[in-house]
Amino acid sequence: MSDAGYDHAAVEQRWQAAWDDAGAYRTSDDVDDPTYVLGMYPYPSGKLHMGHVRNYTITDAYARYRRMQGDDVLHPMGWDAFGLPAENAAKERDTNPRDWTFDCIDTMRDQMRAMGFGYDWEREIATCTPEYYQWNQWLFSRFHEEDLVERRDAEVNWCPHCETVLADEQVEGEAELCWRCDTPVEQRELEQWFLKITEYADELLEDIDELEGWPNSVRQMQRNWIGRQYGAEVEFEIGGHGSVTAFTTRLDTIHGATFFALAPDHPISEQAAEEDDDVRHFIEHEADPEGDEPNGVATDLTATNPVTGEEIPVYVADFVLSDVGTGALMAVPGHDERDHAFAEKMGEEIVPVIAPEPEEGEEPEIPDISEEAFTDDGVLVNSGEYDGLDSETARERLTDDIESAEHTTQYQLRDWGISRQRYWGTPIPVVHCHDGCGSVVVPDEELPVELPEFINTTGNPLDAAEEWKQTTCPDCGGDATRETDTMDTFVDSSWYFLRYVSPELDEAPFDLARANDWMPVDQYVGGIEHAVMHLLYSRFFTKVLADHEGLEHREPFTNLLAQGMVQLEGEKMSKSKGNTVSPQRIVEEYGADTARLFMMQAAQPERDFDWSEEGVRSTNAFLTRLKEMVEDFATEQPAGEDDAIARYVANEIDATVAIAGGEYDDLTFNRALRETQDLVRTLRQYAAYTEPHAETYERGLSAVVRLLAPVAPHLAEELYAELDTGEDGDENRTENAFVVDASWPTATVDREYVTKRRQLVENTREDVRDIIDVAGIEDPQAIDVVVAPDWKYDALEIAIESDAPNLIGELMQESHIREQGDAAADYGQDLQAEREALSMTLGPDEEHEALESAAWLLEREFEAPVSVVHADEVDESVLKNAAPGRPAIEIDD
RNA sequence: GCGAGGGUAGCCAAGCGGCCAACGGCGGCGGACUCAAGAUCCGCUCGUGUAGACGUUCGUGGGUUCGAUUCCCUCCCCUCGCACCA
Repeated sequence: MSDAGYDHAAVEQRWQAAWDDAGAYRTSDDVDDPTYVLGMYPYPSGKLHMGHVRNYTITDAYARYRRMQGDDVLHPMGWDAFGLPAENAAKERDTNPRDWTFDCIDTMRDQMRAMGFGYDWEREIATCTPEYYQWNQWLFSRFHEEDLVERRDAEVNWCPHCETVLADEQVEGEAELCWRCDTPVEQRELEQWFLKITEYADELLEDIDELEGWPNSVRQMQRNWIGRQYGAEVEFEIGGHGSVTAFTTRLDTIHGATFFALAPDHPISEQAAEEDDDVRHFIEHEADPEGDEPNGVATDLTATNPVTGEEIPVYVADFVLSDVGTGALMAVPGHDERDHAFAEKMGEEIVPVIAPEPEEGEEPEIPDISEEAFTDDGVLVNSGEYDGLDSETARERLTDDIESAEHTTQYQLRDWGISRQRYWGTPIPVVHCHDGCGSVVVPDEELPVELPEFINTTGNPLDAAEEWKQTTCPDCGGDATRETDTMDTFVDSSWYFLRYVSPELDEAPFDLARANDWMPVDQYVGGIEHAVMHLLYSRFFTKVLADHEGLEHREPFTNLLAQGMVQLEGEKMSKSKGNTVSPQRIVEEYGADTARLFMMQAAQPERDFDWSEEGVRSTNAFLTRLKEMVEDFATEQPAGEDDAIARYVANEIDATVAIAGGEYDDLTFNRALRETQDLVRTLRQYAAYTEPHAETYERGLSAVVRLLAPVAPHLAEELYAELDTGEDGDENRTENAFVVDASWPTATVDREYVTKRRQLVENTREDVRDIIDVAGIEDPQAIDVVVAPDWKYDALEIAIESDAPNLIGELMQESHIREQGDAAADYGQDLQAEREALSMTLGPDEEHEALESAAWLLEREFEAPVSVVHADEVDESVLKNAAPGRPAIEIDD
């Protein structure tokens, strides 16, 4: 057996060319409702990395599996082609983003073809083409019509290095670093375009419950991100400044509000700063919202508690954040940890107003809040007429009773600022009229607003494109200036999955009727890093399109798989660490099939796993051996009998097929492939032990080839062509057909039967080994395996079904069991002892058959003849140890 | 702190009420094949045991159950996400 591998390059090129010629992966527009399998489209960086390979091998394998199951499949690919790196690269190389991007796309497309991914390239899209991005602009107009677009001044995250605005989600960590370049982010005030995703906050949140095909972690991350909280707004009068609204989730604690606190940038704080040097000093120099320590300064203002009428001091404090709630809060140090810490620091009063829920009939016991706040709900104390109410009732009552109080809901989700001060993105289709029409959306017939030629400049190239900028107002015809902001690339990716449905359409972003038929995406696969942004924005777009454009789906992705990382020695592969493994090198050295098979078999798709050169080599060796087996078979058909061994192998084929199919359904390729590899081993053992029965052996090889085809498609085609007889389970086969189009192998047995059968064989083999070992038998001469008598199976069945207290009595009602005398009583006692644990085994004939067909394994191992016999062929003394699921074993030494 | 997911034999990792001393892989040990090595194949890999047994194990400590690695609670630890969120 050689380990030199096979000529993977020849095999792979041959079949890639054949698939191309045949248009094997085209999905016709006519199909009704294809299974839509999608991997998150990549940013065309120019190089496929292992993460891509894993991601797209998962979708490819699943798409191929579904197809072999008889589904029509939609499996497209495209390019998230706008974005900052193209601009940076263009500057470095003195080219322009467009050329650079298309070069990268060409390279990556070639690499994908080399991997053998079965995409319908006729549906390829690139978001940086006007044919695509005009629909971003068109959608912007639709959103605008529906009042889902807003332009407003906003404090934005500004990366001085990238010279661009970043979304909150693009700012990372405590240190607030840019997600791309790790530069500390600054704040700037700019006029920005926003999409009002907050209008959909409730639906986006509530529909998460329905997304049962999504991982919990992603669902939870989205819930947190939306961050809905029910509470109340309540007004406090501040002397000289009128009323100020505070948001609280704990209106029940209002009697314990002993001071009031404002964010440093709250309007009243700013007014106070003008009159009060201490406050100004605090705001300008001391406030540190990032710090752990709560800092604050007393003002000479007081606020009136609307329920007690008490005057309480007002602080400006840096732990109060202007973008949380209303930027003003009533502080209840007795029942809020942060307020407690601040009160202690400032020497403010701490009053308990909530006591833990007392036992039935007992009085509430006021908690000790001197050291620590009591933050649970409970019953009210020190709260006048509200004493004794539970927290929840009190919140309702107080909201009703306090004139200024009302229920409100707070969200952490903010509107989506889509403006970017960059060149390489979709121009926001707006012109600013100089004659008073304001900001006017460009009419549909003038779309697309195309990007001008790239200008290499430090700021925004669109700002420097003077000629492009000058235009006329669509409303009044007067002079106007184009908007120079471009869209966040997450706009592009929020609907690209719809474009694949009709990528050439030039009247609309997507063909509505077809999208209604084909959507949603059945299986979406991508990295966990998109858990919030991309996936939330896509859901938002889908809902807007459902509300206003007739899309009949409110969620874009039915099943989501967040694939794990490919690591090297437990560490994430990254360029900066220099521990990457190049897919290209692996493909050259071992071939695409080896790379794909190794990855899919190494771990469950959602788990991280370590790349291992050793593993790759052994995967390659496996494929090489398989190829040799098939070639040997094709060269000279064996002429063995259809004997017990052949039956064992046939059963193993069924077992493998039954198990692997289920695993493919669950996308647990690793298990499906393990079973498949085991079957190959069984076939090898079979061929090594005896002359195989040709039909059985071929059926096994054919099953293996087809089970492997989704993951190692090139070699599978090669071997499928080699096995070109019309074999079992694949009646649809025609001459020269692709394995891509082959039907998935079928098994006539179910998993449960398979498992029982395997268990019986395995247990029996182990028992024989145990006996030989423990008894110290050097050289066994003969092994008898005796299946239990039929009556024991009957007794077992009765025992399982019976709920009579006296099992023995029940059994003895059966005459054929009673006749067994002491043996029946003994076995009855065994059954009684294990009564609750009993389960049905195979029947006596099935057991006999299973053992007889597995006998060769024992003969091979112990080099002794094995006979499997029925109970009636042996002496009674032997039968004592025989039970259903456990034959008696007699070894002669 | 809150939320999600985890902690299983030397390592990785399945199982998620009885068939579990616990699948599989790696590593290690022994054997077959070979002049040899590699590859491949066959076993072993918690302890004791001269016939398939017994004993102790699945983060900790409790509980439920005839029976728990599997269910419930306490605590400890890890990973991820969110977080001075009112």
